[in-house]
Amino acid sequence: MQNRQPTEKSDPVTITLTDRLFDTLQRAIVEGEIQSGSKISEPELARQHGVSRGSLREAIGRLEARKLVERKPNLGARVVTLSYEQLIEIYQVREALEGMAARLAAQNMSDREIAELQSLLDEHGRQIEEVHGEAYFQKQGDLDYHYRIVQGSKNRHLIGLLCNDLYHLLRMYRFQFGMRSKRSRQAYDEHHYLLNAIAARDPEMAELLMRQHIRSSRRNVEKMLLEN
Amino acid sequence: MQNRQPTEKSDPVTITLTDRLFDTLQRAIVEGEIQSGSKISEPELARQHGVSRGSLREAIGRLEARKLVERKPNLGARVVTLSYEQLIEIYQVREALEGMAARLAAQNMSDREIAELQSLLDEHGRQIEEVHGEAYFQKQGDLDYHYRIVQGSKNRHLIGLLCNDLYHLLRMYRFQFGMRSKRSRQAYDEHHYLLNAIAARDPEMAELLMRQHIRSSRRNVEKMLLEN
DNA sequence: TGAGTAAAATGTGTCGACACTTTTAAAAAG
DNA sequence: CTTTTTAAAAGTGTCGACACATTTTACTCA
Repeated sequence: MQNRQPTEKSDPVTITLTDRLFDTLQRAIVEGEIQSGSKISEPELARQHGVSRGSLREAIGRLEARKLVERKPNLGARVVTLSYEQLIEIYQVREALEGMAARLAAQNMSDREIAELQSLLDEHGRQIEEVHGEAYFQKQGDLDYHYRIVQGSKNRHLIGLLCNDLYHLLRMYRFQFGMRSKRSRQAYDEHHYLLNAIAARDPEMAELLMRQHIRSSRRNVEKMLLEN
Repeated sequence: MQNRQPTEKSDPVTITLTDRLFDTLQRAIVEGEIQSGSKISEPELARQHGVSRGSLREAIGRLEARKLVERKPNLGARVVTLSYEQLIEIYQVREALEGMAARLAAQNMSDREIAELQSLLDEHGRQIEEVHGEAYFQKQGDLDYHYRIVQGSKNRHLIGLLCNDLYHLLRMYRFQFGMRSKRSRQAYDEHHYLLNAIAARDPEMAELLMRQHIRSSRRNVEKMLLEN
């Protein structure tokens, strides 16, 4: 008897046409390929991707749920318009949700997960040394780190909200506002303090540090955008 | 020249078939008319409501976005199954988000809104006197109160998450778990303290009080469900 | 020439039909 | 009678078509 799927009951992971389309469009929107604020023509997009309008419509519906497009009856869908105000709002929501995530992570992350995150962080540290605090870290590393903390909360609602809804919107801003941070060294340190609090199983402190971390991240963004 | 619509640019508020269907189904699910955990047959539901499957499908998609139904490819949609664990998770998310909402409300609510909320609260107080702390308050009054605070945050993301996504799921639990609170007097008092903090424009205190309020509300639910 | 109107073109909302998948029921094998 | 195989039924995913709404274009009249 050979090795098959892991012991889990493997539901046949069917990927529907709408699924693929949704992923494609989401990526295109996040990366600015489809311009922010632009109108979406159903017939045209459907033709471009070789699918029927029905399938496209469902995909657009999901994008709407993630607040990447806005839709008005009979007028059609537009890609959301990015704004400074909205970005601040997102940071406020993140502060609340990720603060709670950190609190719960301090209670619920397994020792193994904490150890893995520790190595990930060490890896980041090395990269910062190398490139002297350059871009890569903030761009992907930061997201990875936050992603793991959120997962560590084990709260599926929280995870869904942050990793499905907000995550992509935030990525969209990072892409299109060119938000490379000049404080990766400081962010790295903050990540360390936070992880220590989690490892010490101190929920109160973990939440506090996460909120501070996101707040300074927000201030950094504010400064950066005002220069512009 | 006669009075017309208020000065706002009145986009023709067209209500699409899918919209109506969505509202109907949402109500039915929240109130338990369509049983929690039950499978949804598209052809049957479509026939019952006299619409095509396409429209129904879009409505189901929106319900899925609000986490009122779960969908698996080729297997169809089911109404979510309510669970104790999930309810706790929702309270944790609420604590984070509404805490932030209260903080922002202390900064952003207008004096007028605060005054109105004050009268609403007085009204509640009278009702509690009358019926000696009976059901009505917790059921609708509590929701109204929280709703206004959230609106007062002026953060559209926060408002969307709480008033669109979470609100109905929470109502579903209240309906189906028969969650009438025996602590309406205490809740009323807590509402008062919180409003005072908001009126004093003290964000820190407002957040603290809101979080405490939701936490005790959660503890109350825990107790109630363990008795059962 | 320009404001207003009519008509064409485009776009969205809704529907019914068909292909393929899953579930149920019936038949066959042990 | 239980288990396996096969066939029917029901259900979901996807499509193309049509009705109505909105936008654009062409035309009329001042």
